[in-house]
Amino acid sequence: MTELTTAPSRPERVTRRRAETRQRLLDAAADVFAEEGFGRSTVEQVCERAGFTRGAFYSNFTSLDELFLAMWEQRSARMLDGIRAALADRTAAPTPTLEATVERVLDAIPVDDAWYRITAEFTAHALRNPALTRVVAAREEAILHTILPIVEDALTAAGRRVDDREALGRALVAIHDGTAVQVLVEPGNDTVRRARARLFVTVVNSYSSTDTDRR
Amino acid sequence: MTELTTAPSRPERVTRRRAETRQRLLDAAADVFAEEGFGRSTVEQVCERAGFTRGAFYSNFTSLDELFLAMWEQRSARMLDGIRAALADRTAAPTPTLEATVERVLDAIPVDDAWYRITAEFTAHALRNPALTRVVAAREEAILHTILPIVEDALTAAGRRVDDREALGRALVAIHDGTAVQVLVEPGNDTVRRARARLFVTVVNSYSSTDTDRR
DNA sequence: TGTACATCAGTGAACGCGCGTTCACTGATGTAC
DNA sequence: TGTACATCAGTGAACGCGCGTTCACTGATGTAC
Repeated sequence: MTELTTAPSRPERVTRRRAETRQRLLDAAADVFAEEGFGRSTVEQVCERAGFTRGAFYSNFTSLDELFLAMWEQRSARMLDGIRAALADRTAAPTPTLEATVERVLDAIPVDDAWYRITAEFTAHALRNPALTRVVAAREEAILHTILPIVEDALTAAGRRVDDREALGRALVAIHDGTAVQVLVEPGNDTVRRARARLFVTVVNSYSSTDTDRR
Repeated sequence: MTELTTAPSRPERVTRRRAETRQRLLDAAADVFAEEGFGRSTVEQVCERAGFTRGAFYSNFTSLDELFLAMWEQRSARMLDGIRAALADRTAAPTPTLEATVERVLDAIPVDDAWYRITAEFTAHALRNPALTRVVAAREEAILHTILPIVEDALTAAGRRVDDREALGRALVAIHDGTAVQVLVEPGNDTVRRARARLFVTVVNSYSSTDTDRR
């Protein structure tokens, strides 16, 4: 997210154009990678899409790998912000049912074809490199920290309590990843979407107990 | 699996060498794709790995895409056979617990780094092409048909019954896919493996009911 | 606010390599008798 | 079983294109006065 360069007292000189160019390259990369696949994408394609010559690319990045990582981190962060924003508004219902909360969370998480392709390839790519693997793991954790509190609130309102936060967290992420593919593979199929919600509710219930259970 | 050519009365002439060459190319492709990623792999790399010149490739396949599909189908089928074989031997215990059955099924399903990368990229790739998307969907269904009977047997032995086979099937596939990544991202972590088994058991239980429930 | 100057960001041409793709050819593999 | 012949499978050289990467350059953007 933040740049890793040593921070000067004032922002560096001639920064506006640079930032715009960089951003246009990042956006072009997302499009091209989604369409062609990361491995099939070329510096030339990304630059053409962004409306630059290849020199501009080398003035901003050292390799496609670096661009891929930067783009993925930016988009991931943006997606998380979106989810947070969508979930921040808790005025929806005073004591929502668990079902309603799950629906709300699922609506806030976009299941998007292009982004799925990018993330799937990034994960596969990351598994070849320990540093990148940690980046993926950290992102999963961040997703958890965003979603868990909301789910816990809903459980509390329903008089239930989470037994093992970590286990529930892992389970939710796994279910999200696994069902997202299914939704994409059968786009029109509403049964799949409903099965997804049901699975979430089931697991949240199984990984929590009523206060009376605990006596 | 089976060739789509019109079947001649006898097998075609000079078939032995051809089949071996083809197989060596398929095996080399699996290695190279796993190491480099599908998109980054070249005809040259695959041929070098297999010990052939590029001409041999064009004598057997028309494109890397075709080779990728053929390799993926062969490996998928082989993996399914392996699972079937491992599960066929039901002498293990007369009335196994559900937990034991889940453990057995999970042990039979290899969670393998290289294969995960290949499948993740294939799925991403397939989502760009309706025909390939159907191939992926069909494979998921085949996995289901292999696993569900075993799970149902164990449930029956435990005096339980599946309410909705399709829903349970989808849930199991989703959980498998989702947790497989987690196992790979944190290879040493045994908590992850156990969480995986627990999630399976939980879901199987939630999607079935005891015979007394039904009265 | 205006001008002269310094520095930076992106241009576009150039180079060369790796690889996809083709094809005439040779040695391997099968068939017929 | 052996030999002559036909066909097939893989070889290896050749061609050319696309692209990665570099770099001298120019016009854009900022600074100083």
